[in-house]
Amino acid sequence: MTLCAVEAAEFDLRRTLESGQVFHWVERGDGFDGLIGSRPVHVRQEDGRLFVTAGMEDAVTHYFALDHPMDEIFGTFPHDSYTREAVASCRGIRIIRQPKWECLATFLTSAMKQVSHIRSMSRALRMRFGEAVEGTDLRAYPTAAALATATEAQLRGCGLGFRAPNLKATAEWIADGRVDLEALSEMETEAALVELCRLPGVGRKIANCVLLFAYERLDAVPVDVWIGRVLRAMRATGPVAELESYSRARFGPYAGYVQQYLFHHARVSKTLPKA
DNA sequence: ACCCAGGGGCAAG
DNA sequence: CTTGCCCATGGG
Repeated sequence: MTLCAVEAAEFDLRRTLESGQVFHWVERGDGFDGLIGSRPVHVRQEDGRLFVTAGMEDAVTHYFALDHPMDEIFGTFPHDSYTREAVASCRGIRIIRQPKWECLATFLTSAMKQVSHIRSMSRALRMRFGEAVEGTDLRAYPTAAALATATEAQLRGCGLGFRAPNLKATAEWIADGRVDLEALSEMETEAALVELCRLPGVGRKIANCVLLFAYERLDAVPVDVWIGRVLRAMRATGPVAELESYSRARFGPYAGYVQQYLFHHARVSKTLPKA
């Protein structure tokens, strides 16, 4: 397979793929195999460049958000020592641009699951309900229509546990148009969040993941157990909604980026801010 | 064996 | 407003 070079300064492929925002890429050979939507790609990083499947250069550039202005973004980060440690140790992580339904459904299954578990559920769902992609052993993420017609028992068979009825119900809402994921793109962030939270099994945390990872709302802050601990160590208090507004007020227009670096740093280093 | 995980929803205080 | 509890599963 011929590969083509793509410039990718200030980007770390492995860290980005392992930072808890996308769960289906597999390490293979000297790079990673994955799907962008239903299009197969192989990506390898070498120095400041990516080598990608010929014809996928533009799709890769968009998916991995290689156009994000990282100097400007880092320039808005707060200057406390913990955030500086996070930037130093997580450098190169991007907030990528994921397909909307795939992102929503994946994070719906993420409730109270570790990253490795989310990966295995994603794989099982793709294998059982996803379309085969020619020229690869990978399968596309199942459509909402496909998951709406699955039985709860089949979904439990993919390891979903109590998340099974939520995924089925939300798939039905999307498949029959009760919520239109494309229409959310035109809405204000807060209105889109309220709309997403109507879906069964979707609360503020999952809705913010979808807004951040699929709708380019780079100020959206998903508060999970890790970020909750980090923010409380920074003396934030109150319920999830209050931790979000604390973050946006303190971290600014790229609060979602700050959050992603703090999240990954806390997980990898197993440390919290001092005070 | 025991603990916890990129939560949500609902009841009770 | 807050806290407590349940939901199900797998990896450390």
